[in-house]
Amino acid sequence: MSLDPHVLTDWFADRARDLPWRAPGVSAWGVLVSEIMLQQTPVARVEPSWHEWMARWPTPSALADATPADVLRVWGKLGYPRRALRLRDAAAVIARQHGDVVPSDVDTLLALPGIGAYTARAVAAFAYRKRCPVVDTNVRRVIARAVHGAGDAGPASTTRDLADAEALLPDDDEFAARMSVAMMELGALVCTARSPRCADCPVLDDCAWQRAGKPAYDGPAKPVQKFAGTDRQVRGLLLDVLRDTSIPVAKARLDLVWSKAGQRDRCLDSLLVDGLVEQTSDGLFALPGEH
DNA sequence: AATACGTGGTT
DNA sequence: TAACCAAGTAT
Repeated sequence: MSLDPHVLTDWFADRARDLPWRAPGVSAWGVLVSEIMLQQTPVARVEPSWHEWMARWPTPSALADATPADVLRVWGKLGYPRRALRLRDAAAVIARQHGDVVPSDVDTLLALPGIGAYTARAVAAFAYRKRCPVVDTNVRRVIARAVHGAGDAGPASTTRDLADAEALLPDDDEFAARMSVAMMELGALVCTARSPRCADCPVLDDCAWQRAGKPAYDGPAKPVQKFAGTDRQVRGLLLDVLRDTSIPVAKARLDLVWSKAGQRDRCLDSLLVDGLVEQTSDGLFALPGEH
């Protein structure tokens, strides 16, 4: 038998972090904002931004009315700024087509920009207390170890991963929703990637990985994420200049951030294509929507 | 199915 | 210090 929902949810009740988007009374919009911000960005960096964001844009329609420039400035250095634009686009759809209410239906959520398999189900489960499998990197790792006895999760496969998680959920909606957060929290706090704290694990006795003698991960090597010298770094440097000024800047100013002209120009072009940068009528550059 | 997409903390 | 890691999504 593996992963008793009661054991997990009891552990969660006892040990879970006190995160602001989990507080009682937080709106589905608040949950959605947190989920988007948490995509590839650590909790510690999200917390302050989430508070600022919710104070400024407490509803989808409020965000939809903001300029992309303001949205990108408040997003700041959370990373992957296209998320901020997509969240604003999603907010516009929610405001206009869903009566300013974040949808609770997974397929409706999936149709919104920036919302994929994980986020749609996270909103359904955490905001609307539904029984639906929520699979993020933490859950994948917990299941790989506790259920499959592997050292770590292999490459993601949405269909298989969802089925694995679904099989573990209890029937009751609220109970299943609590089990879903509990698995995520276990992966975040105990069953961590580098040095799992197995001594503190509530399901140690049910863990297939433990039983198998904690074999090392033997799947395909995970691709290494380079950053230094990549277009991602250059785009970040470019955007950093524009976030910092309310006045459009000349290209000569942007040219200062990176010495390789070809790469610099390619990155600026891609930012324009992505709608993260706008060129004014007089040929200057700025964040979109305020000139 | 691979790859691009930011940023910063930890080991 | 370089590599790894962090509540993924879109193409």
